[in-house]
Amino acid sequence: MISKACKYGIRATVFVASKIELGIKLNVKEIAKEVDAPEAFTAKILQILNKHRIITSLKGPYGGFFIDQFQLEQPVINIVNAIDGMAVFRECGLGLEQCSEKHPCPMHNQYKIAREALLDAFQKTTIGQLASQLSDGTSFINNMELSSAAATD
Amino acid sequence: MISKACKYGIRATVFVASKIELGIKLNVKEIAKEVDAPEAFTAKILQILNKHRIITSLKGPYGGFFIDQFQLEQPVINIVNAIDGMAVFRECGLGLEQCSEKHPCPMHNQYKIAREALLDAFQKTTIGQLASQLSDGTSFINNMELSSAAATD
DNA sequence: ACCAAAAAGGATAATTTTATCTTAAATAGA
DNA sequence: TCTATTTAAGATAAAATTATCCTTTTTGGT
Ligand code: FES
Ligand code: FES
Repeated sequence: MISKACKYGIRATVFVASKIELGIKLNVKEIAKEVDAPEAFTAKILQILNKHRIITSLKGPYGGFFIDQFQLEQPVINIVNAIDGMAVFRECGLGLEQCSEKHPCPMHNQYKIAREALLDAFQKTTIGQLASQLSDGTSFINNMELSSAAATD
Repeated sequence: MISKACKYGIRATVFVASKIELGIKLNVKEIAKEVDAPEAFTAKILQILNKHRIITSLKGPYGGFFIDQFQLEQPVINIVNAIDGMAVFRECGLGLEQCSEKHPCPMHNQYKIAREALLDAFQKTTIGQLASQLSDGTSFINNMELSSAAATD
């Protein structure tokens, strides 16, 4: 669907975004721990996100990652685009080299609907919206702890 | 989204299904060539499909792969299930270990819609339906040849 | 019984994705 | 200016997926 790297990237971005009010910077270790992702891999992904201006980084002591107000308005698809690119949203569901109305695969009509729903999901949602949900406590960015799992789910 | 193996598998199945009227058996080479897939890899996939009774195989001279009438009625999702399993349709879009209404990730509501659209596409479509389209000439199972590409698309 | 043709099965290789480790660059503060 | 801290960058490793090759089994025809 979308790569693991991209999923880590969205989780990390949303977590960083959820701290905007606090005006603090977060370092790789804190982010990786919170979003349940491998630390070194997360560092690579944060690097990409910074290059694409999804989040902002500052080196040195008291440095770290944070997000600017204007970056909250960006749609989640910008993250997907930065890490995976836009190919998934154009690709043929049966793997033909190119998806085309003129030379459609047998699943074209059905697949297109699902693919567009996915595009929609990422396009219509902003990083800020997701961050709010996280702050609200209405959604989560990490796995349930095993302990509470039995009780909660 | 779904694996390459699975896409080859669907293409191969639909091609085999489209020949049901002819009452012939197709061998790996013919199938792989038609669906633009690597031959040895296709052989592996056809093996799996046969084991799951998606298609039927017969060894020996005059052997090959074919499909039975009852197999035409099967939904395409049976192919996905045979090769990739059903996990994609249950997985969290942001990679949490489990997708849950009680512990949803921030994209849960939006992602669920796309995921269900995909499930729908595979569930509501039968192999026979896709095969008919192919026979009709209204859809295609292989890539456009480069020559005709310029003219057609 | 034997041979040839075809799929099945097992081993291996190549590629891509995921993950880690090490060193370099930047920067705040003493 | 020196040091500690933190990201950036580059090299490497591990795992998963995709792909190939070789041997075995099955089977129809002679
Ligand atoms: S051609 Fe296959 S999805 Fe469009
Ligand atoms: S929890 Fe993420 S999609 Fe359901």
